[in-house]
Amino acid sequence: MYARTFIEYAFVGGISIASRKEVAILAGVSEATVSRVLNNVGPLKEETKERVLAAALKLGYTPSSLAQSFARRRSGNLGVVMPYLPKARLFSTYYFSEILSGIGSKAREEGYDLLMLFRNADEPMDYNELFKMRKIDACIVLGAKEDLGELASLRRLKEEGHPFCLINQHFEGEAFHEVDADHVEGSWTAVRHLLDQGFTRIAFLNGPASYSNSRDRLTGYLRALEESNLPLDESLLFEGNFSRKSGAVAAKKMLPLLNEIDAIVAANDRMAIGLQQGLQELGIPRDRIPAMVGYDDSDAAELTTPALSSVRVPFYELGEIAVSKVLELQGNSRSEISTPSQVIQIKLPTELVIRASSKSKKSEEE
Amino acid sequence: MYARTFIEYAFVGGISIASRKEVAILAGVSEATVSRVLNNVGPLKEETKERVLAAALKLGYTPSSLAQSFARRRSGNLGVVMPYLPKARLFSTYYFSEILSGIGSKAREEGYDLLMLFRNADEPMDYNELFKMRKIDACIVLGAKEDLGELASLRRLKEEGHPFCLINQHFEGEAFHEVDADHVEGSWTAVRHLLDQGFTRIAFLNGPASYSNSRDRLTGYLRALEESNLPLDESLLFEGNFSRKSGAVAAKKMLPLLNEIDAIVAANDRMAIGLQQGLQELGIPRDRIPAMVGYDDSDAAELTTPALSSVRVPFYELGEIAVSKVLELQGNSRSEISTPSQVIQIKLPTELVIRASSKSKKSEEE
DNA sequence: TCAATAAATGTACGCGCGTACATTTTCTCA
DNA sequence: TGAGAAAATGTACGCGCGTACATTTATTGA
Repeated sequence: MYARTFIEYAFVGGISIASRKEVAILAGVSEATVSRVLNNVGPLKEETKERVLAAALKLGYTPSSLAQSFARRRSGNLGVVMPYLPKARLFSTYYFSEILSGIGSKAREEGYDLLMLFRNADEPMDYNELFKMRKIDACIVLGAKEDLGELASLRRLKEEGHPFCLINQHFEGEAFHEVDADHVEGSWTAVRHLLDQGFTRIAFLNGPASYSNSRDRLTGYLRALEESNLPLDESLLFEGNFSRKSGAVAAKKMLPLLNEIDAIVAANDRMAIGLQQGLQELGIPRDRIPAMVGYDDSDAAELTTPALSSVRVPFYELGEIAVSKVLELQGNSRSEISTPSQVIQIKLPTELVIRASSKSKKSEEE
Repeated sequence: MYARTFIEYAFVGGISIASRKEVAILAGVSEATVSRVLNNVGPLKEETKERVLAAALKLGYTPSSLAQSFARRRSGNLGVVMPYLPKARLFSTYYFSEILSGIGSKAREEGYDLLMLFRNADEPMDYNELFKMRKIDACIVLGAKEDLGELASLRRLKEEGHPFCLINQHFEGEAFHEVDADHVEGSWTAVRHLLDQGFTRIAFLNGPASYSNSRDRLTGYLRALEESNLPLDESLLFEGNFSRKSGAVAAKKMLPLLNEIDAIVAANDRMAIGLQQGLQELGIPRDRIPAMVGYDDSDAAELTTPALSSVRVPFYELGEIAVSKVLELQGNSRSEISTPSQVIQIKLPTELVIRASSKSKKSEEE
């Protein structure tokens, strides 16, 4: 015997929860009408509306998201894939917390909830499963890199037509939706700034080449040199993994070349700071430490001595835009005439923030 | 006419999705058996199991989480409430990202998904609604503070018997489940350390008193002084809001008292750094800047010059433990004999990390 | 060998909502 | 005033799973 006798209550945590049925009875209408009122669907008599709303209020009725999602076949969740960072923080937390804030802000605005998904570094994540399970309606991928498993996962996602968007990563030759900052420009501006100060031997501490933004930065670096007719000196190119430690390691490598280097551009602030500290610890006097420009304009840039010039990246906005776009895709895909909407590839401008670390010695003395 | 003719497919993103029915047909069993196999319920013939699994694999069948949640009446989501930080970051992001990592790690281990919930600073959040809507099965609250609306919300949550747990906030007289670090001890240790170095005029830059951890830190500070028979000098007590800026503001306030102060304890690293920088900018020579101990042992502590001594807080572990505990509550509440399980109030130990900033001048010269 | 029992599977229905379609009520305008 | 149209509401069913209960099949033990 499954049928409820009359009005029976569902219990959660010891407290009764009213359901649509009870509201309908109290308001003296059908359940469908209750639904209509709450979803504001179809023509409704004003008086009915009020009666239903009053009944709902009185009973403390709130529709179950679970049931709604099920009936609508949409979870209402926006997935956010993050690299799983149990202890090691390869990325600056600044980076993620800013992007997340942007994502959270826009998602809430659009009525979506944020489901956090942590990707293990080793095993690539099966994004498709998440859609098949209906856990998420759309998804934003952070910190992706050019990895075979990753790429395969994303390709399948695209094949199956699931709406997703990458932030800060471009896959060459793959028409993925991507939102990024213009790192070619950002890097170019940083180098340009140093050149303008009279520096010509500019070293470059880049991130891993598996990230497209690293490659973009290199492009910007090369372009700026080229425009000034400066030759590329490959011995001035270094690579770290975005950690402060890797900056310190780079410092050691640079040591023998320090005479040849009068300025350095780093691919993020943490490495730049590692570099600063590393050189200091190696006994380089402060006035011999090359001019420096970091990248991200994180909090940390203002914490060091000297304060670090840095390329500001609009992380918050990246997050916001990614959400907008991916939810647009979501909406479109529901319409029958799903035009194979063109690929979204957005590049936001960066901005150089100049602080003490990149001043030429001359201007410093003034 | 709603009935499906025979096997029709559900479509998502243009790709067909197999359902339990098709698996059942292919395996030649009933739908119930498919469910049993997948959930490993009841006695099952090994051969049947294999047949079903093979069929599921062949069809690429994945149960819909949506339907599962609905049938089970549990979302499988763990809510994480965070203060909504659109642009302003009152808390160090370090704090949150560490806790979140811990929460994420444990939640995944327990098979729960993380649903992020942002609380507006102004309007208190109606946590109950989230449970009523069945969006979350349990919830962890970060960055709560002693605010009337907040307290009321939490009280209702408790009344209605929803499992939740606070991290880093204690409500006096309310039997909430709480996981925290021992800030009395942490603060005590910091002061003790400074006293041991021979400092006796120790200023204290605390956080807002609306956070219980601020009050705990004050207790630790007072206790340490008392134990050394040092009188409390109220003019040495300052308050900031955890931001670097507020540290700089405190620097200004301390300026006239600088002769009376030979060491400072701050309630977090950001304020300590603001203080360091503020004093420097006010023209205080480095060797006149008081010894300093920060709190949190964030990344930033290693970035400053001199490096900042700091009280390490096991944020990651706080997150992990909170999840364990809150999910235990969850489990218990389902059993009929829900013993009014005692209130969980855990305090994890802190650890002082000593760096250059707290060395006495004497030991510095060595 | 045959009941008594246990194992294995099938049948049937609810979870709480959205919504297509059917029905009733109200309005419009000749 | 009455028919036709529009508005308002009701009826009925599915969404895809979990699971209580019923039924069938295999095992056991005297």
